[in-house]
Formats: sequence, structure tokens, C-alpha cells
Amino acid sequence: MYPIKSGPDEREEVDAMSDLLERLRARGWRMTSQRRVVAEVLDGQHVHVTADEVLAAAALRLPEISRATVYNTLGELVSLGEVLEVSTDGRAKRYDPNARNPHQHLVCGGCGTVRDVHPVGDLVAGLPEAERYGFAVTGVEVTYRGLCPECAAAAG
Amino acid sequence: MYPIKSGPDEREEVDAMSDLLERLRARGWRMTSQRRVVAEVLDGQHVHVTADEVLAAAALRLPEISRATVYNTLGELVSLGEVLEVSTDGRAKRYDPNARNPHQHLVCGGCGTVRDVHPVGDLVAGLPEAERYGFAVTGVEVTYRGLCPECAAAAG
DNA sequence: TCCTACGATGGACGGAGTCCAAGTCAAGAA
DNA sequence: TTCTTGACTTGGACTCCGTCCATCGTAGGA
Repeated sequence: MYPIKSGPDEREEVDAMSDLLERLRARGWRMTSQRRVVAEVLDGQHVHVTADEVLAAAALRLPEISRATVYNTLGELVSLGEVLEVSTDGRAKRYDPNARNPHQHLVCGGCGTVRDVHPVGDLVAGLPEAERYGFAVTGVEVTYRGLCPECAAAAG
Repeated sequence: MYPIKSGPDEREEVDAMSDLLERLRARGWRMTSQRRVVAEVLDGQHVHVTADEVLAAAALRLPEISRATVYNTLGELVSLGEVLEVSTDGRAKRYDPNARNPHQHLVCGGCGTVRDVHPVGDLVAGLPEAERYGFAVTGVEVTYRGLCPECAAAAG
């Protein structure tokens, strides 16, 4: 029913998947085929996908899945902390399945590609006390901007 | 024709304004009443406004101004480097007239207030070469997240 | 003053996301 | 196994943000 390719890496992925599905079930998620497919699509991704891309990928397995369901499910995964929402360009939000591993983003101004990166040093510490205006600073999001090798080459 | 109020503070603002208008004229801007009004609206702002807020404020002075004109003018101001485009949430872009002074943003997770802040150190340098994946990194945007004193107090 | 190319207009359009009423079904209870 | 029920899904309408385009208007140079 689900055209899951098999291969040498498959076992590990399926196990990671079960972890995610188990965590979701443990938090009281009613496990529907739609939610399972959305979770699986995200879990297999190593890039940051848009809701539309999730919908397209999910529809390959479950053609009748609706846009509203995809948005609902993504929203729930975000509020459960399993997925990060990233809006790098003011256009479509992207979803980052790598939420359990703290990281920042490197975005290509040409093609929009987003890569996870890991800067060194304490980023929050870079903001002096005098610049905090009494805020309790709890986190920081960093987006590095540039051109990927392909776009840089195309730009001459 | 232009219902510009006059008052004790008016002189200073008009001078700063003339600077901006002069810069724009020097860059070959054809000075229309619409562009003048949009530039004036932005220049008077110390907060980060949406295109819609700019339109509303501009329409007070020039009721027949169109949305397309406001977007065009904002786009030009951005590409001239006079105004920064900021998208802190995935919703409407905001425009930051403080473009001539490099800065980052501190956002309150409670009320959404955005403050300009000035972190110390070279932020781009925090990204190791090995983490750049061949990208030509040209800039960095940092958003510090936290709670402002009021929201922190309200949260207990 | 006249010309003309640049800019403004406003309405249509498109993408992203939300909302809602009606139908469906997962999973616990009996 | 078969209810039962309320959480979930559907799809279409809707909103919001922004862009496009044909047409009209006008700033500013000749």
C-alpha cells in the first residue's frame, strides 16, 4: 500500500520513524494515515521543505489528502517541538525536521536553498547587557545570507 | 494640497526629511507627491511598519494613493538601501527606516515588540569555514528572542 | 510651453495560509 | 467483535499579502 523503497539504510530510518511515531502516540496523538504520512515525509527529509512540498510528497502515498490536513499536522508537529518552522524569505514557511539538534541557517539568495549550520561561540552572549533593555533573552535565531557555489558561478 | 501639519518639532523633521529626499533625488528619483509621502511616512517612524500601515498613513495625506504605488516605492527604497525589509514572523513584511545604521532585532515573544539592538563582535566570523559549504557568505541576520520586562512580569 | 518617458492607478490575479460545516474513522468501552 | 463518540479530515470558500498589467497622468528637461 505504501511504496516504501527498501535498501541498506532503510532499517535505521524506519527505527527513527518509529521513535517519532511513538513519541507522538505517547503524547495522545490519534494516529491517522494522514498524520503518519506527513510525519514520514518530514522525517525522511534532510532539507527544509515547504508545506506545499509536504503536500505533494504526501499525496504520492495518499492522493486524497487535503491541504488543510497537511497544515494542521505541520502546525501540531511544530507546537509539539518535533519540527521547526523557518521563514527565511517572507514567502512560504519551511519546515525543518531537525528540531532536536540546535542549529542555525545558511540561505542562498539565488535559489533559496537552506542549509543547517553550527556556528561557534555563545551567540546570545554577543548581545551586551546594555543592549537588552531589560529583556529576558531566551534564544537567538541566526540566518547567514550568501550565494551557494552554483548561484555564485551563475552570477559570474 | 498636502495637509502637512506644522508645529514646534516640525523644523527638525523637515530637515532630516530633506536629507532623505535629497539623497533620493540625487540618485535620479523623479520626485512625485506619492513618493514624497511614502518617504515621509517611513522617515517619521521609529517602529517597524508593515506595507499596509504605510499605505494607511500615506492615504491620510494622499487619499487616492494606490497599493501598487506603495509597494513599488517601498521596493525601490529597499533596493536603494534606504530602508530594510524585515520579516520576523511569516506574515506581512515590515519596513525598517533605520537602514543606515547596521543593527539586529530583539523580539518579545509575548507582545511582539521589536527593538533594534547592536551586538558586539563580527557575527559572520562565528561561522567556521567548514560550515560554509562553499557559500559566499555576505551577511547575517540575528533575531534575539525573549520577553520584555512587562511580559516577563505578567508571566510571573 | 510642450513632449515624452517615467511613474501612478486600480482592478485582476496568484500564492500561502485559515476557516468551517459536514462527513469519516481511530480507539476505547462494553 | 461491535458500538459509540469526539477527534480528525475534507474541500471549498475566504482572507491576507503581494504582483502584474494596461491605461492614464505628470515631472522635469528641451
